[in-house]
Amino acid sequence: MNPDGKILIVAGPTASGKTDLAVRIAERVGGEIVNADSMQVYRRMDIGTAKASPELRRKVPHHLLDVVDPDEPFSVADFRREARKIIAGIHGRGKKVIVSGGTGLYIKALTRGLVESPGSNQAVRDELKRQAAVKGNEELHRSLALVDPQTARRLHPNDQLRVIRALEVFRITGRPLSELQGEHRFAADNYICLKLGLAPDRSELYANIDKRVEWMIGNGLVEEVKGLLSAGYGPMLKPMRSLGYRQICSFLAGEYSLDGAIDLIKRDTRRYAKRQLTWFNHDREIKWIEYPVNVGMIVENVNDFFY
RNA sequence: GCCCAGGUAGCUCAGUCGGUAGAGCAGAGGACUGAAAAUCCUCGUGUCGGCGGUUCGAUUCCGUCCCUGGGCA
Repeated sequence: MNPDGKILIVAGPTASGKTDLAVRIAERVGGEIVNADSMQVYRRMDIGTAKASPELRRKVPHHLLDVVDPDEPFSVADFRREARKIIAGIHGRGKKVIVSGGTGLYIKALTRGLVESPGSNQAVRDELKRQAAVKGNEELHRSLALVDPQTARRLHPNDQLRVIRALEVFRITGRPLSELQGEHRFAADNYICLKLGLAPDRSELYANIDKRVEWMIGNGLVEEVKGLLSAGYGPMLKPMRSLGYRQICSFLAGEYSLDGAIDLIKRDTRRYAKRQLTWFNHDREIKWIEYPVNVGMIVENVNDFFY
């Protein structure tokens, strides 16, 4: 019924200490770490994504870091496929699997599956986007309501991204997204999971975020972004629109001061952490770790789980 | 010490010709199936500096005290 084996998942908002905890557990239980963070898959983006340091990576094998260039497409479907392969490999070596990351959708897709639907089609998206620009979000939303009223009801007209995705699916398959999703319902059950959640006090978490942003600036985030730009990775690329990179690009374009950019990164990262908490708080399977963190006790529980 | 200008939400400020107040930002909550660090939705936050006075009623008018900034000594 769970043919794919056991995995430990360490979830939590950014700057909650996932990476550190995952490594400490991995060292003690003989594990390897699989990244479930949507931005850490990109090469050359190390500082701003707070990737595990080379030292940590030497101590414990890490997977799904640095697998694509910033201008290559990478989606939740790619993540699921690659992660499943890697997990099978780790199991084959007789090692324990520790999935660590903050991208809720990636974790969900890994364990519960992904609806059978076509991959992204840039031409279709571009055309729909053009329509939205000409006719407006409301009109696009109305055209979705014609073919997939259920999804249209669920989506706000301003959520252009999802409206376009739903239209894209219909255009390619001729079936409404809601129908496909109705068949899927995240009903897969691929692994036996132990899900641990890390959630420091809000004020402590926010202080950690501020500290980490300062650390990134002090350790060359601006240089990292300059390097990416001069290597030809433009500010409109998906990963360049992400936290930290987006704001530094704007700073380099002269849109605001460095201090202004830093304050924005801190604020936007706090908001992101809040969204992550909203996501993870609704996952009833997560066992929340008590503070102060008692690694010894956690390792005991993890060993029991893998036994 | 004297003369100005201020003291209203966590911050910056608006406002009430006397009927206990509202913007922006910060913040909080939510949604989420191939862009998810993205994208989108919703929402407050108050001894109106203290104490008196006038008034049916004062954050608003008057007095006084305290605090902050600027000027003069």
